[in-house]
Amino acid sequence: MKARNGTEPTTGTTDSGNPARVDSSTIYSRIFDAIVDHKLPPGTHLKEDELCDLFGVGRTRVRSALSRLAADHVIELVANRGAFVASPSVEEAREVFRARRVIEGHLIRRAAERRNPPMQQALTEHLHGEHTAREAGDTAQVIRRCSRYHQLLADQADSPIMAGFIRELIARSSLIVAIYEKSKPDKCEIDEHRLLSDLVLAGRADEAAALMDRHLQGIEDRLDLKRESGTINALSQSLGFN
Amino acid sequence: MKARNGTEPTTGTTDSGNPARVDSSTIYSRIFDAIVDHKLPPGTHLKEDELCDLFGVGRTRVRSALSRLAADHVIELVANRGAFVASPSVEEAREVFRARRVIEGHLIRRAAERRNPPMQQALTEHLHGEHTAREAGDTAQVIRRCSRYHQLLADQADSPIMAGFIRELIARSSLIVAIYEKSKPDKCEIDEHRLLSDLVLAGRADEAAALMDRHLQGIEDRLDLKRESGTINALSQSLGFN
DNA sequence: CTAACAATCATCGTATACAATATTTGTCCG
DNA sequence: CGGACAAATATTGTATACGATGATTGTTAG
Repeated sequence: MKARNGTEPTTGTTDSGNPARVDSSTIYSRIFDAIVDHKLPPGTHLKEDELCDLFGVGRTRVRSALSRLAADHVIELVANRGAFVASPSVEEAREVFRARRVIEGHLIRRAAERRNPPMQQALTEHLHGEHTAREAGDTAQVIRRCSRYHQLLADQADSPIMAGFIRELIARSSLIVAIYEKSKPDKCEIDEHRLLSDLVLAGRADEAAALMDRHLQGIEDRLDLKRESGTINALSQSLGFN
Repeated sequence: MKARNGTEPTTGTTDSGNPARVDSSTIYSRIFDAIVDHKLPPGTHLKEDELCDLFGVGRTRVRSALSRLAADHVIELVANRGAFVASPSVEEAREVFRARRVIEGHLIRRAAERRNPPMQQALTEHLHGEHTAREAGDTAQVIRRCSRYHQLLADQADSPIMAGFIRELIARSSLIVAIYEKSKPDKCEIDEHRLLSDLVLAGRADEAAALMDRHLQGIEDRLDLKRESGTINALSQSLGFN
């Protein structure tokens, strides 16, 4: 199973102090991150038994984690058939980006109004890491840094409920990009994280919100959302029918 | 247990065709509705065994439903202690209403842009039912109708993901009102559902969004959000310490 | 009477075994 | 060879039993 790549269990201590077992939150986070980082492609079957073997735990913890992942819409639970990494439709894709523009637009304004030295440090460090990963050609780390930048920014708005919504929307965006991306980000888009941070840290809320809107629109415009269904078309492309 | 009131199980068929059992979705919906309708107050302990007896099912289904309710933040699962109807803090309360103003503001605009005869019928019928319940002094039905009006409106915007966020926010609002409400809605607030519908059905998106903002602010202003913690103060009030 | 401790009980967490359902494989027939 | 059907296998769903944890009650000492 592909899930073996990059999701090896560790034997760190769990919250409950048991050194041999990972708890369901860890399982959840591992799978969530693997999905957001494009390590588990849309449609991947997540079999309970394999996850149990992989994490060295019983089914209860695995099922609890899978249930939470389903609540976040990053996997789909199909009765009697199992858990699959979600494959968002074109309609979902459009709404996810619209929802992000609405909510992230609001949150970035609040962040700009609340700028402070710890925020500056957090954003600056993150961008430095992003830049370093790009220079190093570390694709996996670039993907990680880019997707987490938006979450970091949302977390600066003192709005944990909406930051939670954004968390879900970012994960779904990641799946959407995996399915529908037809071109890589250009230089302008790559620079936009820095520009966004500059505007936020300068307290220019209106401009930050407007740039966020354009930034998200730009990501959406890179997607081929005219296709009826991503996974079916990916299959027919693989088989040479296009 | 208070949950007995109004949550008697029925023996309707489940999706799996087994006539004797209710499935976890039904359990989820029953409890969710009871919470939104103020039949299960904040802090209520939802014991697995009692729910199993009540619905005539095993623990697996009950736990699945409780897990989903926790994902919606309408209950809190406390390790080794059980499930309790959530008791939102003052900070949560403020954010919930802010989030509703952001998201419902967006959705009502879309609804106004999309008005059509089925929408008109749905909104009109709902308001009629709300009016009828008020005339009849049917408090429970009034509460039901009022909280479901916002969901109905959100569902007109062809935005299922955000309608899902609103669903959660409405449920949390209901809990917040149960804890923090210091005065009943006045006549102006009561009329606002009709005014909102009129504006939506007239396609006046900007005015509808502005009224929705004021409407939600009005609900928030009726709450006593200066209290540190609703449940502790409710207890000290009950014991005559205030 | 109050506080501390122990015992008991209630409730949740989880492992194991079995049931139910879907998928895959094998066999047979036209 | 392809299609239909049956059997075997894989995987999820659930019941039951036991373990773990927290809450409540009872007892004792100061």
